[in-house]
Amino acid sequence: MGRAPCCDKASVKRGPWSPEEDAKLKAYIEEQGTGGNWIALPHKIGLKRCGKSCRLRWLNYLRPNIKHGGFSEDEDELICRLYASIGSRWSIIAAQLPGRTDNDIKNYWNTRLKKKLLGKRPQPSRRLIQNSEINTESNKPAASLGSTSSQAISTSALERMQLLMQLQGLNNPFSYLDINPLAWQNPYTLQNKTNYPMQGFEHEILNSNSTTSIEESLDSANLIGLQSPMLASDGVSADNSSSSFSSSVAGFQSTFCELLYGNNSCNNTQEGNFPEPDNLKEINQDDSISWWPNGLDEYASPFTCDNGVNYQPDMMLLQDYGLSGYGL
DNA sequence: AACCAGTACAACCGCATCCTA
DNA sequence: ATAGGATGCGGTTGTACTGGT
Repeated sequence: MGRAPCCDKASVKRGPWSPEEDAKLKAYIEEQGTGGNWIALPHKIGLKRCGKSCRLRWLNYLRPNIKHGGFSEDEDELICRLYASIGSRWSIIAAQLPGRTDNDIKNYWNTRLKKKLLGKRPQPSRRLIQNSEINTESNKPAASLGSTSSQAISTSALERMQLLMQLQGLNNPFSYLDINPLAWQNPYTLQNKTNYPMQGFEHEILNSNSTTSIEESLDSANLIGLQSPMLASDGVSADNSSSSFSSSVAGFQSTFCELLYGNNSCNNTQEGNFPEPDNLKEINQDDSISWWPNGLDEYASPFTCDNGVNYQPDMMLLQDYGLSGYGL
């Protein structure tokens, strides 16, 4: 039992608006206003359109001062930062960009800006198995990956993480692994709280040419609470033996977990270990991550990084964390 | 010229929330 | 307090357009 439709779909016109329809709607609203009732409006004008369709047409195309296309670099950056901060809250993002509509920004993001900023994604064959494919008994569509799991990693969250790293000046957060794979240490084998998935990340930040710190970047993205415990007040080092350091790491870990999973369930696990999301257990094992520049196999044995540090293969493999191939 | 694949964008759909009687 | 209608929102779809072969 769904709710009753807002209009009779058999009797309303659908599809692209004609210039005549546009003119009717525009003239009426400019003269009379919407009257506070979109449902009744098409009947008053004599349009065979659904009220929702009229509202959308007015808001997105007919109302004054609407800008289309031609997004500036400043707008790109603002959209990027806002998306990193709040995700796909298009109406809020649109409110910060005068003349732009949520629909316009959403389309722009999905078709162009995302590719421009985050790069091209791999083919669907490399993606994680969707819920609808895992649970073939219930034919329920998967509204989003892991929609039935409280530990779902959302596409938005990972894109936001990636954007944050982009904002920090790293062209590709995953190429960062070429430099320091400890950045993504296996969360399931963490033995103490001074190890956490972002370990090493800040080392890279500190050694990058970026003029802004990760703190500034996170702050600008309004990720309150995602404060790096690796940075002391001098911005260079931290006393990782102190209890305050441990608690700040735990807090950081929790917030990071929340960003990834949409909740802070990591708090409920022992020693700050990260739980494995149910939806990430099903991965097409035959489809290795060959799209990765060098693959990850080379990280399965101990190796020495450019900075001279020896790393053990305790690092998490990306597919464990659902990051392989952006696996979402 | 015809076909095809990829892209961009307008519009639709369904759900969540708000509002009001 | 609550039920039902209106509205807002984000995800998705349909289609026109474009460029390559």
